[in-house]
Amino acid sequence: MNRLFKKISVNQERKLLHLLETSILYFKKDNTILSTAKDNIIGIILEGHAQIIRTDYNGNRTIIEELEEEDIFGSFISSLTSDECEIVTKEDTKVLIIDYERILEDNYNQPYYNQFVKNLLEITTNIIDEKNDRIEILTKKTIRDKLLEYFNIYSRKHGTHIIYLPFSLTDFADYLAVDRSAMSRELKNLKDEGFIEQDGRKIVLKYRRR
Amino acid sequence: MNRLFKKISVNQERKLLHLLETSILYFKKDNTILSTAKDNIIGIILEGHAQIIRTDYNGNRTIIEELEEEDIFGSFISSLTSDECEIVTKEDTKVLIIDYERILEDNYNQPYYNQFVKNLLEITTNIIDEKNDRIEILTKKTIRDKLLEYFNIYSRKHGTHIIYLPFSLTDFADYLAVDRSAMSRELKNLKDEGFIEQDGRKIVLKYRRR
DNA sequence: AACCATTTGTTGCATTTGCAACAAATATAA
DNA sequence: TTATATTTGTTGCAAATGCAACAAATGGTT
Repeated sequence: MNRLFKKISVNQERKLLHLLETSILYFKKDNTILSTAKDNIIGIILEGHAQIIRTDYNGNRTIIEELEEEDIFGSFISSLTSDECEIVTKEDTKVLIIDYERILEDNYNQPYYNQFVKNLLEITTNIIDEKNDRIEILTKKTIRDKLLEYFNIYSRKHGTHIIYLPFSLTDFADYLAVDRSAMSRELKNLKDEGFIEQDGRKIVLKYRRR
Repeated sequence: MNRLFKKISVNQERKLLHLLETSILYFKKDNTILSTAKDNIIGIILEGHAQIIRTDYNGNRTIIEELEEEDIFGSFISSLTSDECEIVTKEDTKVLIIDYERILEDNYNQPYYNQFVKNLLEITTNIIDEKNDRIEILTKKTIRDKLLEYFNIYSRKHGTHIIYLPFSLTDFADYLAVDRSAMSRELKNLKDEGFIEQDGRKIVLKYRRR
């Protein structure tokens, strides 16, 4: 069951969806769910797979995020940037759409509705946590410090010194906002100096975290 | 009235504070309100003035945020970083403390309580917006692009091409996570090339935003 | 298997940036 | 006011980084 509906029964969920006038939309593969998230909505992938993609003014397309089943997206997650953002399906996809304004509108004062708002609150604070982590990393000045900060945060959160990167090295460089080849170079340095071991996406920390 | 208590009457607010078992604390000048925000709390400055300060392992102290009357802080705003963070009063300060766990606990199902949760939700989504902006800026690779992205966002949000920086140039460089002198150099370049005019914290954009 | 697309490692080089240091200007406090 | 602290502008220089280009490796598809 989706985090959005935690502590809400199936029956209540049905009522809730009706109350909030949600809609369920179906998209064929390689279609755009929404472009430039102007509409203030929350979406949930019920079935299928999609990607949030940005196209900058040079025409470079970057995958911002992968959206799998159960994943939640919305204007508050990927900001309405000056660059074009769109959500594109990678297979046939079924999406639940909730109008965000509607959620905040009147006080329906149903227990399940209130629980829903609380769930949403929990999700948003988690998102803030993630954003804070990213900012923490991005504010480091050198690639080395960015890498080490990423490792530290990962290590602290997972309580382990063995890291399995959740994305390709190419995407990792994007996440750190550094040049891929320069990152590759710095990873090599860290290996040569004995701070880490690396095999593909698996990285072992050989030092003690601060 | 604080955003947290929007659409909540004074009477209801009193009940709410009691329901959530909030406490009001008083601090003398130059005291620490809380260090390394492990406790999951939300705080509101009722009177006075404080600063969120980080001390990194080199001993450098940076002001992360200024907290004035009505301002809200909490573990979801400034992440529990590996570096030490503390909140220090700059004058005698009165603070309202709410236990975050308590908010999510049981469903009290009072209208004013539900309104409170919704207010909190609005605040958190706003914070996400701001974090997204910052990330958008930090992911630019050159100082010039960071500056221009900041200008663009500011200009879009305020609907003007005249910018009044909300902090000193020193702090601005911190916000962009770049060296101050290098930023100064780049601002000069932008001036020389006729893209902007600058007088202290006032910056006028001479180009048309994308 | 054979094909194509994507990812990865590597290197040389030009550019950008951080750093250190200092003087001038500005702000703050006594 | 005077003294003290902080901010700002500027510069030279060393170090870090982005960029381009390429081959090897890997992954996915038919």
